Amino acid sequence: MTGDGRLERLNGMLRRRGFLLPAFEIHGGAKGLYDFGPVGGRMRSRVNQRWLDHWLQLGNVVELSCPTVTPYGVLEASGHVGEFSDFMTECTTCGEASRADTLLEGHHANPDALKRDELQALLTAVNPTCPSCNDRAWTTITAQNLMFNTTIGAGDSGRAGFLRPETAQGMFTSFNALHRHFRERLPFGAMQVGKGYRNEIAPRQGMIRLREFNMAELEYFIDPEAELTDDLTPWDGRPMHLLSDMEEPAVMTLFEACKKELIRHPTVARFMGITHDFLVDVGIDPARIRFRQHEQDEMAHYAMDCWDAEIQGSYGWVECVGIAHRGCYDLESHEKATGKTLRARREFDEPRTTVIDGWTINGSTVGPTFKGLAGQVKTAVEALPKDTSFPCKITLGNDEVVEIGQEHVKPNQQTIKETGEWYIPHVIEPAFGIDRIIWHVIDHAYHETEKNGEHYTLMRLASCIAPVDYAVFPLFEKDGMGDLAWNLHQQLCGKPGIVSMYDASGSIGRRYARADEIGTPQCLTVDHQTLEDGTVTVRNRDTGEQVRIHPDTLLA
RNA sequence: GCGAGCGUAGUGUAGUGGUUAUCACCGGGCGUUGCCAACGCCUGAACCCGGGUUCGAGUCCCGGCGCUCGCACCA
Repeated sequence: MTGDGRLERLNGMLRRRGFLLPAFEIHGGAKGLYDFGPVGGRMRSRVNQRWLDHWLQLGNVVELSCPTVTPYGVLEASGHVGEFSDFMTECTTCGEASRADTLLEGHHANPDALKRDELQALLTAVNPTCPSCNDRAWTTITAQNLMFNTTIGAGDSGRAGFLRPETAQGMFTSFNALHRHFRERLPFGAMQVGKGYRNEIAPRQGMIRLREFNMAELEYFIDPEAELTDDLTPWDGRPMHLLSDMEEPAVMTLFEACKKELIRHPTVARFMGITHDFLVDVGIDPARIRFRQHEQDEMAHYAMDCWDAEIQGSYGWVECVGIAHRGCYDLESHEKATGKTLRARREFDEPRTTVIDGWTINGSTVGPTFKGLAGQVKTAVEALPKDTSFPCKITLGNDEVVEIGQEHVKPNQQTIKETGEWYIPHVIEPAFGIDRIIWHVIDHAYHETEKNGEHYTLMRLASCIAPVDYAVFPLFEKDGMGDLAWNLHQQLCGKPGIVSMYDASGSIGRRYARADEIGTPQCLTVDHQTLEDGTVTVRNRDTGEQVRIHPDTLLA
């Protein structure tokens, strides 16, 4: 943290110049909600686009856009309803609210995992003392959900739902469409930039903890048994700062980290490299990036391994990207909840033949004899060795013992040929907090210097994400310079992807200063010479150097 | 959610119950100026919201909202 007021001055500038502003401020504001203003809005969309372009380079990923309004069942299946709720109870004597599971620690191995009814029953049975006033008078527990509740549809026909806490689930539920799109060939990925919502109990620290935030996620589906071909050589020359859960902080290449099994999957390592490239590309200082591995107990409910990219800024080290190996958790969960198949097929090198030579049931006798148990009898009989002699007693799956006679069984001999198998793909997920990244881009780009003995601030933003590409100034708005400058400005704005800003107010120095403050890489000034030969001066933000060019070279 | 502190123009601020709320930067207009926050004149803009105490509240009290910090929480 900087104690010299830099953060305050930076925040003031961001508000003044229209990067970031508290949302709905004239109504008193709303915690954890921010506007990207007239300058920040453009920057946000450029970072989003840059992110998409960056991952599209993989060549086997597509972009999706799924709804933010999500039915209850989807997030119940994904585990969010369970994991994202805290059950609260209030002491009727002193009014102190407590988490029910916290009160019951020591009375159950893992109270956090209990369902609402179970937790209520345990609370009633134990009736713990209030940590605040030592009384024992608790209200009925209520679910305090970190997801925003909503109702899809009106009145009694309305269906419970939530605003999504991550973009991922829509991509999992679309798996079959993706699988078809990619001609049923893995690996492939789906990605999405969009809003996510978490009803944080206490949003803090500006852009770091938001209730509505911009996220960008890629779900990359892989065959867990396929040979791994991830190439880590592009990062051989760039050792990364790694904090693993095993060892002391280390600086080593991704290749080395994989070899030492600090990083447990090479695709995770490759995505760490790609993530690093992205962060540097949009202007994060590489010296202030590190990767930290999650401890086993802090891992999300779905993850097998997880590395956060952390960026150092005014709030210390902040996790801005999570790269998680989610295993088959998500697809399997949605399969279980829906009964639908979310699988890919893996062909065997050689067809596999299985020879079955044993017993099966004679349906016409087992059915009438065992009635409802017939299914379990079938399973048990088919597990019997071929040399079994009947009658014999067998134990069913429910521990019941039944006697099977010769009349209940018949020989089962068949050869089954399988050319492949269906499996649940595994998922590697890089998940980016775009707001946090934008915050750190700004934080790292913001420079306070002195110019002619006065304070001077400028943003050294990467030109690929700068909110304004060119600022166009007439030296004076007279002798036709104003018209020429305005024309140039309009022509520049006509170029796809280019934003120009026209500014004719104040002295030329003041206009340069304004452009520098929002990180405009180049300023074009129309002056008297422009009237003669059409050239303009181009002034570089970081060096202040000026060269004369003909604007056609920019408009080509 | 608990506790403490805070909330005045776009930004940063002054203001300890009493005229028309201070100052600077800032924004806009005009003039001047031949390229780095120049100058002159003019001008714009605020007491977070609601209630109370008081003859009178930016100032004191209560509640709400927001901000900061600590605790708690946190993929």
